[in-house]
Amino acid sequence: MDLAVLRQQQIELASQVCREDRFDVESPALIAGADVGFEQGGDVTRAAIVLLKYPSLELVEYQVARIATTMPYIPGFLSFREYPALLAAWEMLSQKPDLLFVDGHGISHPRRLGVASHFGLLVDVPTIGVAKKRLCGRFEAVGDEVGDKQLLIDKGEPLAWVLRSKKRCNPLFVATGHRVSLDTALLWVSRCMAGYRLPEPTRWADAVASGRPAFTRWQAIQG
DNA sequence: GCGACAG
DNA sequence: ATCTTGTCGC
Repeated sequence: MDLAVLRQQQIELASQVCREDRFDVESPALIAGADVGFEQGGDVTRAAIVLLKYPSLELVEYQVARIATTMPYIPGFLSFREYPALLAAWEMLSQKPDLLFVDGHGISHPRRLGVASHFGLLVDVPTIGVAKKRLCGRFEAVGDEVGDKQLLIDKGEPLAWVLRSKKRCNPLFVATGHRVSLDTALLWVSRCMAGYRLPEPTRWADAVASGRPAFTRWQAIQG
């Protein structure tokens, strides 16, 4: 693992990321959420991808892939740690989504290639980055009301919307992943909110990846 | 040199 | 991210 090499690779890939809307989402549509977790002290990487119907936002499919972890966590290089498991889960899907929400940053990254952008480029799918913490850039204080937002700016470049998705909760960082503009990313995240801090695709992916009670209950009710 | 640092 | 109980606030 040579960080200088990976860094150069990021710069090359970032130049291929599409920041415009290059996708068509009919209604009804299929929206996916992806999240990654770790087991056994980090030796095993577990990726979950869920498919939700839009606009009902009901869960219609989920896949989980478990593979050996290949890289440590290094801020700025998260995608190299997570994409192999994400690819495995992606290939298990019976149908591909029109749009994918990835847990982590999109272009709001020091070299403009967060995991959402990197993975979107790899499988050529429209992606949106939904992160819970800032990685780079600055932003003004966000208002307290749901829907209040501020632009995240790094080196003069607007890279993400910092969104108050729920009252009294820390804001979310919503950015272009690949083939989705910044404003359209915010629009779709808003459309997929159901009263929680995280949009439904991300929330379900997290529930599945971490075996949360919400998912366990859903499993028991299903066939 | 010092602080910051997705998951 | 993950390991974990109680606890504060709506």
